[in-house]
Amino acid sequence: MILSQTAEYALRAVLAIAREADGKAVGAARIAEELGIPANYLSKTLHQLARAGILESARGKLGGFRLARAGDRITLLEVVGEFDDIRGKRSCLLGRTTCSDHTPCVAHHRWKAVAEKQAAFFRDTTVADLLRAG
Amino acid sequence: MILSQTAEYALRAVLAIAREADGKAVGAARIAEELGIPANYLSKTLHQLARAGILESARGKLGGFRLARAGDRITLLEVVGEFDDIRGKRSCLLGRTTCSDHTPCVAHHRWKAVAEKQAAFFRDTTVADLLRAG
DNA sequence: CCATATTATCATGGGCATATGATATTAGAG
DNA sequence: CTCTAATATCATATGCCCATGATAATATGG
Repeated sequence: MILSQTAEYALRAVLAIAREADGKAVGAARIAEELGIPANYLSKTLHQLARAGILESARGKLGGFRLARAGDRITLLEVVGEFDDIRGKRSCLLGRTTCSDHTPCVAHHRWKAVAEKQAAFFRDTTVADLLRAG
Repeated sequence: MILSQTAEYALRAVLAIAREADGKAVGAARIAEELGIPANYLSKTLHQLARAGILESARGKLGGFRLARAGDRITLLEVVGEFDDIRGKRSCLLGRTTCSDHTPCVAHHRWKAVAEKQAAFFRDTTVADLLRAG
């Protein structure tokens, strides 16, 4: 898996919430069932997304989760980055902490092109982009 | 980390062994110290690479590990794939088991280009390629 | 044969991601 | 005010990756 289980859950859940036509709040339980994700586990994940300012949460009846912003202003990096370290240590294939254009490891130049392509995908793709695609 | 700790150890160790000028066997202990990797742990990892036909091992005095083939005939996919699932489930960003051009998830088309680039890197880059680069 | 260096293997434990279960808190509806 | 549905939080379990330690098996050199 390229993403951790938790990050994958988060992304799928955000997409499901974003699909809600009128921005109505969606219950965590419904999303969990719809996506086949452990309900209690998803609950924590959604809460974390809310604290990160990606979702808004409301308690009580009629409560649930909704996007905190329009889908075209939420990048995949924001969602996934909350759980996985997309940038940072991911940079060097051989795990060196000091690996740059100036002090490259033997894989640096070849790997850089791939890593940059991947980073750009998460940085530039928005939730809305994916909804349009589906 | 893009690679598991074990796969990263394996790759770094294979590169170190490949650097040995005349294909002389290198002791696991020496590599472990040289790379700062737990010796006992690396031992098992190297053994696994030997069973996979990537390294050759010899016991006793003058024993150690050496490449089983020339470095330009060992791809990174062979080394890393022994420990991490590079292809397979890695294909779908959203974790679907059935995700293809015919039955795509919403991320499929955008993600495919990135994933293919990464797959090509591991498939087409050889140990010798990296040694030349360093 | 014996001593020694090295890989091969087994047994065990720690830590983290993942998951489950139970309870507390909050807010709407009648 | 009370009931209920939903999020928020705490406590606990589990499985795997990573790591450590100890022992067995094997081969070389004297």
